Amino acid sequence: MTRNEIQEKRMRGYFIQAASEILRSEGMRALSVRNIADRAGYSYATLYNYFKDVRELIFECVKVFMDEARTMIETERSKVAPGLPGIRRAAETYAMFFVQYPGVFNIFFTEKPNEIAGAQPTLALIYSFLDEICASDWKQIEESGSLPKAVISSKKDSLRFSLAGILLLYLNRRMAPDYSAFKKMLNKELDNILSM
Amino acid sequence: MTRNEIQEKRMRGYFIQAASEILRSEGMRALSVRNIADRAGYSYATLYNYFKDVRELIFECVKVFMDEARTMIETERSKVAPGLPGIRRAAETYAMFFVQYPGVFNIFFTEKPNEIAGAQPTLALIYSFLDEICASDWKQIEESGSLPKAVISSKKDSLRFSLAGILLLYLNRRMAPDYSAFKKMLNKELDNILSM
DNA sequence: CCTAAATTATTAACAATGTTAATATAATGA
DNA sequence: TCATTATATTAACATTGTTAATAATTTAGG
Repeated sequence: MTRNEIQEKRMRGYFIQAASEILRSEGMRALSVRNIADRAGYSYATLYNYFKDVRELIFECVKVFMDEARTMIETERSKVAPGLPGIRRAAETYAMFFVQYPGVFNIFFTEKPNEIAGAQPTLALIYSFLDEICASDWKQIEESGSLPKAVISSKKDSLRFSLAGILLLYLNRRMAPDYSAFKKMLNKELDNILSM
Repeated sequence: MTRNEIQEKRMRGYFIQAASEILRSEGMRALSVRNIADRAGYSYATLYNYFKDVRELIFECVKVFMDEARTMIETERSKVAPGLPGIRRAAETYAMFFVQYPGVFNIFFTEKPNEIAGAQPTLALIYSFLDEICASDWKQIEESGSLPKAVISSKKDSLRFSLAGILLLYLNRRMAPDYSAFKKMLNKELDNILSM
């Protein structure tokens, strides 16, 4: 990595840091180019020397959040036994992460992707995010032979869709319940899917 | 209804019509106050004589779309036997409606509600939308005694969450598959939930 | 060490957005 | 027909993302 590349990476980091701070605390609505640049200590136009447009910057933030979520989920997952309990704990933590950062959920699942190279792979990563973290758990269940492959695959899908759906409805207030009612619902749903 | 109320309703109708046409064909992104007013044949400021703000107008469009979806779903539902087949057909049509109008899905499920009176009830209506249409079907299943109440309630929830989730992932391109692959997935998921 | 060239940052400017205030037009009633 | 009221329109403002024109800074070469 040449000196210039180091500097460039650093500059990008400043803007990414600033943007993700805003997204975390105030959400997508409060984000603006001038906003980000202010917090990073630069003028708004400077941002365009390091990012094609604001969407590229936002997708960089997505990567940051994904790393953060992955760490959080893996930490929790490692506290319980591999296999079914691991998946269960991972799913719960996955949900809790988004409850903590509702703005991040919307960026992950509802923001329109742009045409920059590398956006589509990131989206695919979001889709299979939980599966990857739980890969070893699913593998263990498969190898135990207690469930046919097709059923396992179905359960993976169900988990994906249900989690996305319940979070969508709860975080965007299409669902009346408060947090504790939501959590009860989530647990019931996880019971349904992960009962084997 | 006084003469003025008739006129006012008519004017609101023009704007609602214009806005929903844009939403249907070009989606939320293309919607703007000037855009709507142009198509309605008025100046942009005139809109504010009939709506508090553009969000109120959008929520009026939501109601229009809900009526439309309800009609479509009920028509399809009536083509099959009551009970399980009715629910199945209704769920499929529900999904297809949003596939046809992806912008409407985002307004229904991801748009931030505003503080206008009447918004929260509309949101609750979205949440229980499919349940209401299928109320008689669910009732029949319950009365047949083939399933415990608790299981029925679980299945309702699962259906809600899974549909929301799979549509979210498909319509916002977090899922790679094309339309036919999506439909296969949807059917598999419905099989899972509605197998009794 | 000083100047020329290249790099990087900033200000100015544009078009588009939602919204409000000031003004013009139309409808109504005496 | 004229005064009043209701309704529509234009002007204006503050924000938004983005680009072009400048200003400041860093780098290279003598």
